[in-house]
Amino acid sequence: MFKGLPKVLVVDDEQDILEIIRHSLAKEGFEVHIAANGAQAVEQAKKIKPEIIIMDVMMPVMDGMEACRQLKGFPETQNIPVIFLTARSEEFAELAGFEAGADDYISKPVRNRVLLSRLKAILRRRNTLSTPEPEKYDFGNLKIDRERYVVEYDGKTLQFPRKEFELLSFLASRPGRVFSRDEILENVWGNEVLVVDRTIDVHVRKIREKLDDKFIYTVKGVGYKFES
Amino acid sequence: MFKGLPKVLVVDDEQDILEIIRHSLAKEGFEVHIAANGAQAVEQAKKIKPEIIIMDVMMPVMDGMEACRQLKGFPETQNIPVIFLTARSEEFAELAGFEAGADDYISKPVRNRVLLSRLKAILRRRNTLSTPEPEKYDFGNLKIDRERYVVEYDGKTLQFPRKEFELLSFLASRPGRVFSRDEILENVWGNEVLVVDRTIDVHVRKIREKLDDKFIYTVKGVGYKFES
DNA sequence: TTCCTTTGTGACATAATGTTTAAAGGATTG
DNA sequence: CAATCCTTTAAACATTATGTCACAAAGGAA
Repeated sequence: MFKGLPKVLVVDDEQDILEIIRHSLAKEGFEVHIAANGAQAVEQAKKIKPEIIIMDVMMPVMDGMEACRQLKGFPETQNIPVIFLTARSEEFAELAGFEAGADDYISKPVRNRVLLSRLKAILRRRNTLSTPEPEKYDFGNLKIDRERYVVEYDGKTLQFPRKEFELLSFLASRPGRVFSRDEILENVWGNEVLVVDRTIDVHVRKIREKLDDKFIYTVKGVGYKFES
Repeated sequence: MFKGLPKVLVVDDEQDILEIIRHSLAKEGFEVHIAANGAQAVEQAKKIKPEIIIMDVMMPVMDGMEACRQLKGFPETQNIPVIFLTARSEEFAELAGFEAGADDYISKPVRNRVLLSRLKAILRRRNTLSTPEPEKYDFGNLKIDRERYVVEYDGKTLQFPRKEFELLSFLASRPGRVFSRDEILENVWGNEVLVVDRTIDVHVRKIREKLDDKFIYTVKGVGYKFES
């Protein structure tokens, strides 16, 4: 877990882009630092130890590739994930950015949503390594094992498809509590929801089928809840 | 929590787009207001105090940028989130927009799902900040659990239909206090609903049936009250 | 008491909501 | 790259909740 706001270092020689990214990340609760070229980036990175670096590939003085290589060479910066910004997506493969140690890349023009979600994904990945969440729910004849991604019901071990598993385990994370379809969409499908809420009903049906209509109950006009 | 439907102000000079958005938002349960240019938007916003504003950037008379700047200047409107619609995800528009105080932007053509999910995300963010409601009322042999949406009476757990549950829990939120039918309609049904007030009587009767005529009492000529 | 207003009741229509099935399109896997 | 399994949508179907009515009952005021 971070102390205070997570720090991000944004590196680009174009002032406009720098500003856009800075602004939107700041609003999302990051502490944003900036650099205009690779050399500055390396220098900054050593000093402020950001949790993550977002860097343009094409820059004067020292390009992103070279900066990334250098960062991976210093012990104090080598574990900081780097996201590359490239003009087009094809470019990246040719330039072999992964060999330079990049963790991800995003092609321009940058959409804030995309950037943010990648960013959060990477940070989350790091966090979960050191933040073990409750990995197993036990309701007697029903056990939900988040680590192994399986459901045990009446002694039998069932392999649920991903969405069904996540839906069930979300509802089960707070037994009794009624969740509206909107809440479910936001938590199981994610922020950028592009799914009709009827979809939930279908998944619920499938889960019920497997669990003999137990555990998931409808509260008409409100939503669904889990109860054992 | 809102009384009635959340209000949205949609601003666009193109009649078609206005209509499309209005229609789909109305269907999702928003009270939709419209304006055709920035000047109207500012005027409307002050008057109706919408929970959120969706505004085209390019408009005659006063463009979205300028309107947004003005809105952020007035104390009564400065906290209303603004979502911009841009013709393309032009970086310039995006940058300038954020500086003008926009909270988000969406590039045309607008997909209803995207619009809706952003909208809800923003509203939810605001709501959860200011909604620390009590989730459980306890009156001895009667407990009302708003989180689970159930009523426990004499040890038995009862599933109330939504309106009945909300009516009971509204009355129970201030035991002893008499509420007129108008007050009840406003709080349980919402401002804009047109329902005959005798409807309340019918619901009261159903609740009494389930609770053995206890808890809800008539104050003739005035209204109803809850007492344990 | 008698009249008049307000509230309670049961039945009913229909609006709202949830369930189920089928099928198309995507993603994944061998 | 074919086969399979997921995910999502749409549409038909089923169910329940909600609102309205007509009339009965209760309560007050003259």
